[in-house]
Amino acid sequence: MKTLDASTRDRILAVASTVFYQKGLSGARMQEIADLAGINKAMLHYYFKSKEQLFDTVFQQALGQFLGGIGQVLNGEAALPAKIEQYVAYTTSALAETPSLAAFIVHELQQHPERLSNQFSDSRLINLDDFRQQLADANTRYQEPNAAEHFFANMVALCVYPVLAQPLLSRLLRQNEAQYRRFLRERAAHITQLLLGQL
Amino acid sequence: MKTLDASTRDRILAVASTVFYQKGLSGARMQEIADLAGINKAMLHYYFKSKEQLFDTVFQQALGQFLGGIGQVLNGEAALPAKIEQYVAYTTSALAETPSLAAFIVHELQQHPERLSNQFSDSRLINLDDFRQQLADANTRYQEPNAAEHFFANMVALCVYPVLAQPLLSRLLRQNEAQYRRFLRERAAHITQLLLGQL
DNA sequence: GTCTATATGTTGATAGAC
DNA sequence: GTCTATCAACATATAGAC
Repeated sequence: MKTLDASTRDRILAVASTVFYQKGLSGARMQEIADLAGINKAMLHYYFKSKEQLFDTVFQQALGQFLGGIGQVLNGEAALPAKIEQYVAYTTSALAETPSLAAFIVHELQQHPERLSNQFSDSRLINLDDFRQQLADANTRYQEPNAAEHFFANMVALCVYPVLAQPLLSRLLRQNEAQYRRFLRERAAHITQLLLGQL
Repeated sequence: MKTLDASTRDRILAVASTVFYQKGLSGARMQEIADLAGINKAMLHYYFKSKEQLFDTVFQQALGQFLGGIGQVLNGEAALPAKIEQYVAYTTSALAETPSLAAFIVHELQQHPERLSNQFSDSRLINLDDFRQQLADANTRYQEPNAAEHFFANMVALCVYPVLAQPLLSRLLRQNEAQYRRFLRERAAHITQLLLGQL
């Protein structure tokens, strides 16, 4: 299959990502995507036959980006403490670049969890076995049922939630945008320390 | 102003909540709400003049429900450890009843953060001063700038995120729906213990 | 590959009888 | 208060010229 003009197609994908991330599938408008990409609405249907298909491409790419990096860290060769630090650092910086990515995935998966099963074979999903084993080796309490799962959930929650809930949390903490950004940057060290203390 | 038939109006609100929670403002359809409420589309516009206004009513109610309970706990008279336990228990059970509530608020606030400022005066927002003071009294390290804020963010994140990200997390942890519900129930004790260990 | 013009279907909203 | 019928606006999608 010949590749169509990469430049235009890539520009569409980049623009469509930002629009879908913020407004979701149902809230996004093909007209807005076309305008931001500097092309005509008809061109969108030339490169992607329907809105659904454009969305699917964006969503799969987003999920791959979100899970891919995490998987590389968790299945890496590093020792447990270093691995935890890497995960926190990676997630923090990735979400700082694209804060709306997490909310987008959460929102769309809530309505259509099957998008996970359809497009992601088990092999592409993250394998937690290595990480679980490292936890069990570090502290016998992580041999208890679900203990390692709780640790993993804690790690993800501490990193992702404050980005996800920024509008609400920043308001509750009475911090303006700049202050909150600084707060989020501080958290990487804070979270790492908390998690290492649990080993 | 006379109250209109409460029974029908309340049924509309209840149904509209479930639909808006799951599909958001742009994804919800007035037709579906009408069908589920067992009435005609025209009736929706009789009780609420527009979709926007119906949505606003639902959203304000949702936010009040979400913040109200938290505020009562955090501004209560309990000592710090009991207060933390209360918060975790309350949030966990509230989200178990309405899992989609958190994702709904996150999604809608991401697009329209001004809904927070418009409809919620500062007085209705949660006041963290009591809680912050209790933390500082319990351990001097919470006198450091932002340390109490991090503790609060941790507490909320640990409780809310696993509900928010259920479709993704349950898949990564390879747990079916029943197993995941049990996992969430276990977390209340797990989180409380973790947080109390930080004092 | 890119455009204009248009077809087609959906949706929120209203008019008006009962 | 509740319904049926209908409108007007909008959004996705396509046809066809260049």
